[in-house]
Amino acid sequence: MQAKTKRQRTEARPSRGVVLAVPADLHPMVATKLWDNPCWLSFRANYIAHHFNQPIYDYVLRTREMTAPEHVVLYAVGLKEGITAEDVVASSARPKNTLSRAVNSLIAKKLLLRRNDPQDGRRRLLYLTRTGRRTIDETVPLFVAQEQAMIAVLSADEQRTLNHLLTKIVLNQNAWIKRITQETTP
Amino acid sequence: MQAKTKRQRTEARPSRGVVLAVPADLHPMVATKLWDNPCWLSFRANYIAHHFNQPIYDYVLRTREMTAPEHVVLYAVGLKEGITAEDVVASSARPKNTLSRAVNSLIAKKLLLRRNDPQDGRRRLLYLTRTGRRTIDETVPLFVAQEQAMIAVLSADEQRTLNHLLTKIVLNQNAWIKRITQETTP
DNA sequence: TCCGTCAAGTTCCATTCGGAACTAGTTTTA
DNA sequence: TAAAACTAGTTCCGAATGGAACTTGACGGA
Repeated sequence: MQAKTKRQRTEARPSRGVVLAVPADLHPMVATKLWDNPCWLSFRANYIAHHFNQPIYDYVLRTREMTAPEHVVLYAVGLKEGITAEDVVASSARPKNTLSRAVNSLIAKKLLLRRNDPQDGRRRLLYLTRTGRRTIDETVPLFVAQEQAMIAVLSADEQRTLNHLLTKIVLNQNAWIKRITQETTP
Repeated sequence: MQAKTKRQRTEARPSRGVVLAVPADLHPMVATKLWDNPCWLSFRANYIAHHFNQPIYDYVLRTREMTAPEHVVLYAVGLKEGITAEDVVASSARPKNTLSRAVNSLIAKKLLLRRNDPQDGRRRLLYLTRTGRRTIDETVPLFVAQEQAMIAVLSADEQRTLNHLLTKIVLNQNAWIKRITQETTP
């Protein structure tokens, strides 16, 4: 863990001259990606997402023997029963074959069960078993605690603001989804 | 793409009664993860990160024949030459063997070159070749454009605020890194 | 009512991934 | 100053991954 020179840094775009206290052990490359990086948002989003996900994936693998895609599916069904695998695809970062396998594995482990949709023969609706519900009830509080620890540095008001701004970006999806790929077709 | 009921939604935690315009084609499961999800931050961070990364990984694979880990390494060296593979590990979401392979592959493709660190025989310092620099110069503007498109819905002031709040979370890392895993040892 | 198109989900299979163990070099300490 | 502990980077290899093709079902139009 090299430290080239210890320095007090301010944000690249300090708003109204706000200065942040920078921990002495901040890794220099993290500092570079924070302040000498034209993609400031994507680094922060990736970094926060990763440091939220990684301990959770480790935990569910270690204590529940669930892979990351299985966790993604179970968590989603825990939020809303009766969804389909396609709903998980649309709201997560994994391809549909990976999630298809995860669904089948969770059914084999008796955490999930699947019913045909009478309205549409292609769809299979997903529900928690009793064990699945128990797993959700036991683990979700840990995930929430992890997130709360991450945002504890923000005041309640700052948390509301952050939520609001991120929500605006997500809702603006139509403006940016697959933007780069479009410039391909000549 | 089902739409159970078309509804005007507000944020779960509306600050000062702010109401957001919700696109009619918002996927219901995304709505659930936004507003009926105790981990509101992690969903937003993951979602934004994914929709930033995915088109970029597709693009560099298609047009530059670079894998995602290779892109991660090249981008990092583009930000700061003379870093080590370990610096990329510390500031990214990938394990060190994956990044080791990516480094070697980029060297084989003559986008990167590597020198021994005279100060420390374990370290190998990474630099861009002329071709590597050209690749950076040609691609980074596209990444920036993708990010700008994502945040275009925010005013300059809102962007500064968002940057500031996310930075605070990243700098607070010592409070939360690997938090869940700790409760293992009994 | 048949056809073309599209959507949900599964299967195939080559490739990549990543945990664990290892090598080599550095720092600590006793 | 030798051993122990640590760090950067690589290699091994079983397992997970994900692109592409495929199956089954829904649906719009002529």
